Amino acid sequence: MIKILLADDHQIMLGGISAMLENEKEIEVVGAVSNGLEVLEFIKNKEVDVLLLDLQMPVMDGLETTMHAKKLRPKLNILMLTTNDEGSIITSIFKKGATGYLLKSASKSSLIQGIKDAAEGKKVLSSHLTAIMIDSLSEKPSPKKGEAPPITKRELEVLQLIAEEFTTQEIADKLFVSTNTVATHKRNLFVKMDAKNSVGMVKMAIDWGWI
Amino acid sequence: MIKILLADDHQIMLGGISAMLENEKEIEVVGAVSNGLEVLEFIKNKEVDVLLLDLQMPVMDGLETTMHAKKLRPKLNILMLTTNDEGSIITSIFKKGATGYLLKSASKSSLIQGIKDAAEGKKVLSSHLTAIMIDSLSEKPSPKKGEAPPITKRELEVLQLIAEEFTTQEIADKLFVSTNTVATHKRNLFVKMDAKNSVGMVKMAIDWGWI
DNA sequence: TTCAATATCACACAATTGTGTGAGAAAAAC
DNA sequence: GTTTTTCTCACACAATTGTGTGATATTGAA
Repeated sequence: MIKILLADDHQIMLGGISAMLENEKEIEVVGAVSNGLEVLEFIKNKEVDVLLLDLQMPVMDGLETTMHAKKLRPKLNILMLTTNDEGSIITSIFKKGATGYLLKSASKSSLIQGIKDAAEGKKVLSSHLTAIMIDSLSEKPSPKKGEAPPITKRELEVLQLIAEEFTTQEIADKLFVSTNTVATHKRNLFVKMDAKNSVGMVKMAIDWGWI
Repeated sequence: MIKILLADDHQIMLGGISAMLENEKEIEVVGAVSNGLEVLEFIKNKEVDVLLLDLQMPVMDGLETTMHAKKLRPKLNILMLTTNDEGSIITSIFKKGATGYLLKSASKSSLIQGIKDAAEGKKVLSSHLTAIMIDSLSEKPSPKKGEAPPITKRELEVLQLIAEEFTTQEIADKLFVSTNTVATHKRNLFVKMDAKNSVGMVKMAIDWGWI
């Protein structure tokens, strides 16, 4: 018997899912709540095998709820319910520790199968959403418009050392040049990378795979 | 007619794939090379619709090849061939611009279907490898040893604003507190995160998925 | 209720970063 | 073989960051 907790801010959704699962002998809906905080309250006291979680909720959304719920009950299996226009955050779902995701428009059979898979800890994914997720991954390399700016070899060295938390003085020592030189390299980097400060440059360097 | 280029450092693999595709009327193998450099040479001069690329190759591996090939021919569809023990880098495959991946142990029919899908630009994925990929995503949050330090809500806000290249003064204005307060939060962050400067904190924040 | 953690602020001061301007030598590109 | 880019350095100065020390009010947990 798989114990399920439903979480969705739309009563109709809760009702619909409950109805879908009503005749399933292996599945028992042990609760239905309408936001993340209530989820956390619920699982503190009661046993739950699978959490069916709406991504969009007031007070505490699915993502945050997943994070907190996983801390409370690391072995809890969480299935995220999404619409198909939320592809860009699907990777986050898994980073936070969810077991899988289902489309809200999923059929009864795929819902039930998904729950059973999740209960066993299997990853649950709709191929449709997976494709969207991959799209969002491939879009990553160029976070800003256009190409990575052309950086010289020396500038890259300086940038990498900045990323390693070295001061200008320390970088100068490592490269056997004066601090003025390092400062000039940084100055040029700021212009090329259009960054306000070292933090900005390092972030971009990470985005572009330079560190 | 889909024009295919094969790239694998194992002659047997090349032979095997060629044989598999021999009787396919819609697919034509226009070349077979054994490393990434040869791939780039090939696609410079000749027309190719789909590139079937081994992930592990000498001289230039599949990942690097994908990156360069995509620069040369942005519309080229690349299918990566992998064994099932390389899950952790599957996300990189897509980040570099590949269209999909196939298991080397794939059946003839799934290979052919995969190629046809790829030729149309469709994402190609084996559900098995997708699960591995997602595992590697969920593992990401703690790349360094140990746990992420406990940061308060306010400290997180400050940290996120630092990452957005705001100065202490600007952060203070945004949060309606004094610069002294922001400085104190930063001070505490330095201790908690064991960072030397803001750059270090932002790097860790990225590692831990806080920004 | 008491205690620990959080969030707030002040003042002072050293260290570091970022900017403006100018310039010479070496290496690479043309 | 000339031109451009890269790498180097200097000096000065404003802005920002990071540190040390101490203090008060609020909150939430024990």
